[in-house]
Amino acid sequence: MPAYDNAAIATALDDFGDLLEIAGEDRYRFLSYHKAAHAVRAWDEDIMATALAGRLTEIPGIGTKIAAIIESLLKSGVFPGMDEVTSRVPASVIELMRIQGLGPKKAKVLFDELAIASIEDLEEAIAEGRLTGLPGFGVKTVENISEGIDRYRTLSARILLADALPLAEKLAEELRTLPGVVEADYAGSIRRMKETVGDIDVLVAAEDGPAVMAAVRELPIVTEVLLSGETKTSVMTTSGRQADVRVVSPECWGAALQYFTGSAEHNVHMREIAKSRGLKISEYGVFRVADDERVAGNTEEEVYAALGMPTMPPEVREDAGEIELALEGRVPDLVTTDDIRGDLHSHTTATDGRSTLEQNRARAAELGYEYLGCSDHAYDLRMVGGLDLADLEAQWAKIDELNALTDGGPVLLKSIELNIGDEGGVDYSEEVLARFDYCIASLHHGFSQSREQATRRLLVAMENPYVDIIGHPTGRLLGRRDPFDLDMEAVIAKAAETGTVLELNAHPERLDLNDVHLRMARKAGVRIAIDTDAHEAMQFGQLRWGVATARRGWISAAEVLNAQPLSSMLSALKRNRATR
DNA sequence: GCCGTTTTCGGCCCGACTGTTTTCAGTCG
Repeated sequence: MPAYDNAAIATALDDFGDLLEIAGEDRYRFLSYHKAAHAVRAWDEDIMATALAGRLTEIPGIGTKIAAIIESLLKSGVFPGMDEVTSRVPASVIELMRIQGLGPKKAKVLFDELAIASIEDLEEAIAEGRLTGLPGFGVKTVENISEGIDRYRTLSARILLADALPLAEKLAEELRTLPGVVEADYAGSIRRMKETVGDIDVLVAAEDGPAVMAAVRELPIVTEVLLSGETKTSVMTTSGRQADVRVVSPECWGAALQYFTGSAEHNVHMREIAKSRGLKISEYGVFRVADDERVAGNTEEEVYAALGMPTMPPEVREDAGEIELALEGRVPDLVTTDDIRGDLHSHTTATDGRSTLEQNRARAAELGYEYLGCSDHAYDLRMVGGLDLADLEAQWAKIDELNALTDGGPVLLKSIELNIGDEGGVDYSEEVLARFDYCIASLHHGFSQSREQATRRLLVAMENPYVDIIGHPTGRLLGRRDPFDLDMEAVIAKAAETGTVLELNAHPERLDLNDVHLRMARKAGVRIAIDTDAHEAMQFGQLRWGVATARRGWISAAEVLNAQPLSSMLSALKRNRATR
């Protein structure tokens, strides 16, 4: 029986919606499945728990029908109605819609007329020239589809935020130097700081749009122009990534920035509210429907204010409750990098780090940190030379020595990154564990273990009174390794019960916990530690990606362990709590 | 299919670009 979590349910609903669309069903019917999918993805409780409590219809966009589908999926793995739809359109046709330029209508024509049901079928048909003469498939369209297949093959992987953001900044910078450009900035999922992004959205304010579009096509960073009109140009860049550049007149800057920052779901919800109040929002501004009078749009603040809302940070614009909050006049209080007082997870040359303790300390001092946790790998991680007792004594002596300095540097804390064994045990005896200031414990092996075993390992580890923090809890590496199959509801409940802190590992490939898990943790009252897991001193700068993800998870400074001053940080640790 | 300080029925977000359909449909974000 496949275990359905929120993401799996959402994918099933999305697929079903796609199939209904290709099958030519009513627009609002298939849209409701996509809407429900998005709501499930953003829901900060395990869908199974919600279903067991009979509260599925409390999820916005889920009524009795979709609730019944979810219940059936959870109970028996059966999607009611799926057989009927797949008898008309095979599920593999969904794949065709992943090609840029190929939507449901064309996918349906390809299937109905030529029985094309996969990208392989499509390539074959194009090679044999079977698409010529098909209504709606002219020479240019077929050419575009061919190129779309190539792009799908080579670029299906999304780009890490940490790689995309510098590119977007560079592009925006180049655009700002163009004559007539008043403002230029990146928008889209990059501005929302999503952990991975598909393409790069940059917005320009200028009076003469066509002139700017012409200049964009000639930028040195551009290798190919995919499309270009008076207000929008899509290009391939030297980095092999697609960028969409749009130009608006300067007085529309705020409305356009709001519009192109998204998310799509956030905007749809905004426009629905606008409509119910006799207003209309577009990238050009907020308009009264009655007389087409423009009432706002110069700044983002104006746009939100026109709907009676404060401006919410881009990171939370996912239609995950932020609009309802804003309608009450509130915005989530989010942690910032300035709130961070120290890093609790770092490695040195004693194991697999590339900087010394002194170098790490110097960098932490530059960042103005109050404390720095030295957490090299523990004994059982033999391949990186995990520390034995003698190594620990040596490191502690060094730490004592550095802490005796009066140069205003950060306090070094004696820590360790323990390995969680197959039964939840860790590297050292309790006697040794008690000598650390605190301990982090992480899963480092057994990625193919069952959900039961992997989850049990974490639960047992958290029962250990000396395991204060769980490091990179799900173990994912974006685009490279799937997370452990974990019952996150149980993990978070156990963290809350035992007072264990969960790490938000700030490494751009990890960002683990993710935004959804962070919201679950926050709801359960679990503290978060935002750590870089730095393996060299320069990597302390990666904290920004962790803070960005924390903000996406609605985390405030009060909920972040290492946003507290040293004394209260220490007294918040599980091992130092008065009652255990 | 969902939903309700207009509504339990009749609505359901907005606009640009492309290619081909002589006036607009399909796709995208």
